[in-house]
Amino acid sequence: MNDKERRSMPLFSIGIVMKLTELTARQIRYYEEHELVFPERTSGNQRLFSFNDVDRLLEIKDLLDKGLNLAGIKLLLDESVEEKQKQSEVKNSELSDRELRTILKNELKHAGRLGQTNLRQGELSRFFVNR
Amino acid sequence: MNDKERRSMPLFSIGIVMKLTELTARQIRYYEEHELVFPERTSGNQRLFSFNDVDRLLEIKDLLDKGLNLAGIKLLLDESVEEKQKQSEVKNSELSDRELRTILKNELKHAGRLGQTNLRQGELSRFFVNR
DNA sequence: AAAATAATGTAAGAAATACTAACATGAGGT
DNA sequence: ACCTCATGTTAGTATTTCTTACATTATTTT
Repeated sequence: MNDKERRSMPLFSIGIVMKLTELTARQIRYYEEHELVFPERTSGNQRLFSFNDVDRLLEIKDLLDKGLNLAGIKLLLDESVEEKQKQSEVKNSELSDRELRTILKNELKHAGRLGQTNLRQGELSRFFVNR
Repeated sequence: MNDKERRSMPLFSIGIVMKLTELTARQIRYYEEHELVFPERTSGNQRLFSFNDVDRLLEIKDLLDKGLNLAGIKLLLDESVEEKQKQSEVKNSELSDRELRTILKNELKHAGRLGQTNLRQGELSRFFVNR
């Protein structure tokens, strides 16, 4: 079992994720509905979240606090995943990029204050997963 | 939040612990009943296990495989906790020590083969918790 | 200003998971 | 043969989670 597998291992029920992220069940499910997180399911259809999922939720929370909307956050997170994957490979999927800028230009009119919570983005797996 | 707190943070439902340890719910509850692990509880009385708890369960499983009984395992684990705590401080609680030897002398007549499982003692938090 | 949209709250009913307590069983030791 | 230990199994209840639907509030859009 390597790092990547550890980070994506389904471990946490929604109740625990609520405490870890200080999000409500409604919020967490809504973000899944909009394809921002992809928790696994038990055989009985109960959600199981990984460290990665929890970190993503913390990122979402942070960006929401900064005034982004879910569409923008989705693009941002998808982009950063793509970047990590094809680490400066060829083209940065131009259409996505234009979309991104178009949307974020609008979103970032807001952006300012930030709420302080217990855990912040990336913190959970930084705490728990060896690198 | 430091290492110690991370390791003892209540995170896992019994269902996940079952998968992580390949123990049955009955076994896990039985070990708790006999004071070998001490999971926390939710407000609704559901068990919540920490990394430490899971590691302890993996140790218990290992020692059971080697033929020890629960009484012996309890003494062993309690001893090793004490040792870690008062790291070569003064006396090794002589009575406990005599008891330990008496009991283990008997137990260790067996001890041999070992079953291979996914995770082994200490492995879970070694995997997940920074040191 | 009225209407639409986004994000979240809330409630209902069903399904899954977990709890305790009790009795059953099989392997070893005495 | 009888005990004890560790575990299986079952029953009934409680807790948690699920989906769906409707409500609410703030912010755009028309």
